[in-house]
Amino acid sequence: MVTIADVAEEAGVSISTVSYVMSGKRTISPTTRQRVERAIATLGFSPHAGARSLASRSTNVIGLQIPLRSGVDVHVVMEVVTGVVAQARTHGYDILLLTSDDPRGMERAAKGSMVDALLVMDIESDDPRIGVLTHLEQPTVLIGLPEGRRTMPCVDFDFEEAGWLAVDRLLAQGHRRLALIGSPAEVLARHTSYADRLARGFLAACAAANVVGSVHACPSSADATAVVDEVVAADPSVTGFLVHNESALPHVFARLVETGKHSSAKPGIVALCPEDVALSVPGPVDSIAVPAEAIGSAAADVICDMIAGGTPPGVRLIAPTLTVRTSTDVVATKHPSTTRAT
Amino acid sequence: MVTIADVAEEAGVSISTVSYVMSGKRTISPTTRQRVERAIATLGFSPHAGARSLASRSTNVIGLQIPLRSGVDVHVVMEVVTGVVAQARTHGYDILLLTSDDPRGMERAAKGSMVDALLVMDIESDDPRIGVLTHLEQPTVLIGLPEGRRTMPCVDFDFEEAGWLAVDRLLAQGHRRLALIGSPAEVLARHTSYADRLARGFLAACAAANVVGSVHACPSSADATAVVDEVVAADPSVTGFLVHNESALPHVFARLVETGKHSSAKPGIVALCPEDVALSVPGPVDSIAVPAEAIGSAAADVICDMIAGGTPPGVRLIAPTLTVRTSTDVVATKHPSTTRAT
DNA sequence: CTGAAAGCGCTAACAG
DNA sequence: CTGTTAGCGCTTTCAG
Repeated sequence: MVTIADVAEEAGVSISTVSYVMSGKRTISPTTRQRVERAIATLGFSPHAGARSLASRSTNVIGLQIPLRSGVDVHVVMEVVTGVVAQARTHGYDILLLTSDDPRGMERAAKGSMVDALLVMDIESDDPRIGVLTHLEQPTVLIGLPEGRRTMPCVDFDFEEAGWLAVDRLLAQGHRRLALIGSPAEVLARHTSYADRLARGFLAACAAANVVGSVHACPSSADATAVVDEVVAADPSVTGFLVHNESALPHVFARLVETGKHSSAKPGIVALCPEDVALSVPGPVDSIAVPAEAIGSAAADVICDMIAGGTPPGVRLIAPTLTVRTSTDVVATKHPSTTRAT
Repeated sequence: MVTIADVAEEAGVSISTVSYVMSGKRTISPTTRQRVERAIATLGFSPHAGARSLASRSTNVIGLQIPLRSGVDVHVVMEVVTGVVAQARTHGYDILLLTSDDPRGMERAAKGSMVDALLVMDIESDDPRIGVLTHLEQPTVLIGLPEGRRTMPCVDFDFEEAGWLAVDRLLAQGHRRLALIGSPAEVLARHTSYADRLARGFLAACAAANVVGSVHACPSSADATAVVDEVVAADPSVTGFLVHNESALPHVFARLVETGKHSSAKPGIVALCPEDVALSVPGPVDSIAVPAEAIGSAAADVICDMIAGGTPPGVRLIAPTLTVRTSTDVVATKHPSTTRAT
């Protein structure tokens, strides 16, 4: 292995000079800089990460806890991860993968000084992990939005506002009885933050408009068809559907087309999912995009800023946008009314 | 931060004793062991990973490169990752996430001694990364199977055999003209290892049985329907379909049901995908499971063994299993004939 | 503008 | 069975 001492010798300078060339923390004469850089290149030197973290007390690694639970939308998770990894790299950070299967993992990584900070996905409304995280030295950012006191920064999509926006659209289409076909029962049962907030926005918007709205768990499988049938059977006058379940969407879509509840001429669906998922359905659907990759990169930005000593930024929610489709072409996009406070 | 010296003092022993209690590398009297363990617990000590890696020249971290490219089946990726992470943890390893977006990442991680080994997914038949990997000090395992010389261990599902097995099944159902509805064009174009091998097995089996088989790229979207129509238009006598595209599967399924090419009574499809994907289709399909999680844990086992100094195990392919379904109940499973050599 | 040297926290000889 | 100590490779004072 080639060390900084080898480089120093090759360049005919001291070890500290090599170090300062790399960090840029003091001014170096152009000549020595060049010699050092050449030496680094010819020897193919890369500093030892462990030695560096020992001396500098920072690792340039961020721990990311991802959900590996049943019921999560795997596309969304992957896109968030993509956003986090890519953006963290632009700040010079790597990602240590931690999972919800291993709840102690974050503590391990933090207390072992493996990471400079933690990013936690799949937050529940009253998440037990938050207590643990508060006692760690490393800054933490949540991807999600728990209830109650916000003891740490949160980044997420504004699911609550998305609920309002979807209801707006369905009302504008003339629907007066609405149903939210949502996440699988297990996701709702553990009060996953996004599911709770979407339902809250949806129901509040329905109440505000004085229309009936109901919320239904939906499995991520072909059984989604049965859920649609049950909802319709229970109240045949339901005509407007907000669908928030990536795997169920094609089945719900198919069933609603079959039963004449959705068509190009008479759209009865607003889908809440990543853009590519909405486009993969065999026909046009209005949709509110879950900007999963953007959430990931925003979270990475926030946490890198905190590592750099920035002030914790509180809550940051990305606003939803509605995309209206009649054919596969986009007809219009609509942002939430700016008159209502977030 | 609490260090090993604090623990030693608290326990009234030397630093090295604490170290040896943790590593178990020499015998410790029960009494001192207890005192040390108590001290560790009361102080909440975790050894500093960087210091450890500096002194021991090992990190207990494995680098995992995952594909973030268009066209990959996101369920499969997630399941492989799940398997790798879970199994690596049982061996005491954490995972550093590297992505195909950052091709130099593996080299960075390796040369910076951030990882003890590398695991590489999404291998292409003639993969340019292999050259780089060969020159690294850390052991590497491929999840996939490149063509040509095997310069490093490979773990994968036996996609080639899966092609044979699918053809067996379709032939047994009486089909004589077969089509493989495969990965998106970009995946085929870059000669992703699994796609190449599946096509090879499929075509070889067709040739061996003297039946016509054709291979078709298929987008992961509703446009999959059009692909089915084109295949049928080009040769209306095609009746047996092997579908290897998780996102396209529901659409292909729907279209083949509509056109009467698939039903419970007359199955025309074999799906190659994770079990849960096959089950999410609205009706029974015969399927060959892609055991993605098992691939991940097998790969983790192999690489942990190599880190521990084990002999590189060459190629390890997991055999396919066919599951026949008529209702949602499983009717039978079939393994490949053991008479044919792998 | 550059060097020398003191650690960072841990492991693993070496020495009892 | 346990303690002492020399590094591991780097960052960062302190001293020129």
